[in-house]
Amino acid sequence: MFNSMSNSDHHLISLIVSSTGKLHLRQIYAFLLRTSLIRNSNVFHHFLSRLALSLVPRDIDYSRRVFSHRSNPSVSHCNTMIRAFSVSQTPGEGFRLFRSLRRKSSLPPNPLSSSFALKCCIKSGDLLGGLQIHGKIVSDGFLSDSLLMTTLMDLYSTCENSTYACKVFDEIPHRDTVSWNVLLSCFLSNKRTRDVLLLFDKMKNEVDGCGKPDAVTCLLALQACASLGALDFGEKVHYFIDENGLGGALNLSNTLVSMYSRCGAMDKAYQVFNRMSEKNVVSWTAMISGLAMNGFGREAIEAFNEMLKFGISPEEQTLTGLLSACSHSGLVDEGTMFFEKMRSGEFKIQPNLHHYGCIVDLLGRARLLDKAYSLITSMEMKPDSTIWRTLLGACRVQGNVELGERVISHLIELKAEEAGDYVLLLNTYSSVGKWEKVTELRSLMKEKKIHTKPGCSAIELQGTVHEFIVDDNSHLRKEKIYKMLAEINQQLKIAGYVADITSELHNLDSEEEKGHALTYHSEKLAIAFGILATPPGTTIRVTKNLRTCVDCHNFAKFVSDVYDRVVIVRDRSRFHHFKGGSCSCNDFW
DNA sequence: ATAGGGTTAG
Repeated sequence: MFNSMSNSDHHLISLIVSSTGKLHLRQIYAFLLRTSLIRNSNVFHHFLSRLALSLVPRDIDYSRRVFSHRSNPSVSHCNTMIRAFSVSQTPGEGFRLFRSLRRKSSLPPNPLSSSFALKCCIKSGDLLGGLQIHGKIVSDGFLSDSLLMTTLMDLYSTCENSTYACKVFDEIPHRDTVSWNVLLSCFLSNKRTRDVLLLFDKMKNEVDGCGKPDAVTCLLALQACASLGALDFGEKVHYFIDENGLGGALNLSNTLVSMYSRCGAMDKAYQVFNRMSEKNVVSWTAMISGLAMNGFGREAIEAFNEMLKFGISPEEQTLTGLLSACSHSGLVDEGTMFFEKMRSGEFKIQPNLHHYGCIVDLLGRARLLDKAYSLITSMEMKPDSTIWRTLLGACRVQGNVELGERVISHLIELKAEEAGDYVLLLNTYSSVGKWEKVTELRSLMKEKKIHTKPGCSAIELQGTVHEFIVDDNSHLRKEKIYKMLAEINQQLKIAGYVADITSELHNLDSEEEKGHALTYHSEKLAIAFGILATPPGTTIRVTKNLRTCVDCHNFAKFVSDVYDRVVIVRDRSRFHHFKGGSCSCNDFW
């Protein structure tokens, strides 16, 4: 038998596959219509694939029209169209197309169309649509399709339902490295970072037939380390990468640079960075942002200039890193200059909200609060809650009650006010002694049932991350820790430290209940644990979820002097390197 | 018949 496809089909298809640009494809389409070759299903398939999936820029409207002209689309035609929607700006349409084709029975059950439809729901964050597809998967009998199940996990992960994702994972018949990786990715994006590390260990030890960690696994584990500030574990992953020959990939090296900087280990970050044979914008951005975060503003600017010398153009994130370097290090003139260069189009990138945020922060630290306020009101885009919150933080540091009140009204107007914002205002009041305002705001918060997020600090010892919350009682060695803390307080008092527990009120509920009983912020507990559990002279690294308060900041300064330890605290946005009684930052004065 | 699926850097 001859192959049913003729020679001319071959030519036509190769012409379609190699076609470039929209005009070219339109000409081909006209030709196909004129010659009735469009009726050839195979030819149509190739045409639609080219048009809907590989044309740049994509033209989803044209694809949709071409598709709807076909009276009897085959499974592959439908799948191509649904897939095209899944990577378009209107993924919801892909799901609706899938549903209507299935309802009209013009699309027989097949795992691929379900997979593409799921992708559509993932992209549009449509949990309800995804649940409908899940139902179809069950009734179609595709539950044993591992690839489809993996996509389903990703749906639940994106829709912030890690419990469902786990359930699906448990029922996958043959779990391979990718299924495990999706689970890791799920935990990473759903605030279950510690579970990522547990899973990594499990995979490394090949417990109950899980896949062996690959480059993606390491990438995810490194991100988890970065987020937790788990340096020891990060080094372990680094070692694993080298040992298994997974290194060399640009994305892995870039993630390593980022992980080391986000763990406050700039020497290690430099080491990886310098040894990279190839560097792209992402590498430079990671380095610049890392330097910024650690308070090395000058070095960040140097790195930026060097990057330009290599002929690499900055991206939005690069400039965010650069500007935040200037703000964190108080380089007002430099920051302003780079910002002006941006606005004049020198980098071909227009300022976005992040960039404005950095400048607001910069002006705030330079005590130019009014200038910061007028910059926000003059922006071409609508200010978001983060930018107002930045200004509110500056108001708190400088005790500017009047502006603080104005800022919070903006936040309320945006319906974006959070417990932390009220705490900032509260602390602004208390820092200037407006006690009646404090009482007033407190009862308002009680009325509105605003509950503050508890501060949480983590410290890593030999690969294990220990977490503490305010007044934590859960740790195995709590008695020893509290005893240690009492002793530290005594030592610090001798050195001149005065505890200031009234000006910063992170946990209002417990504060009210206990009156003036001793309350311990989580970072103090973590630092005390660090002193207790590590030999003298060891650097203490603490990671905190909120901003460090004035009192804890002061506490850490004294500890670094009295106990002769380097204390590195990573808070919400940056690092504080304490050494010999002082801190690298200029946040508090 | 055609060819088509899962995770992943700053």
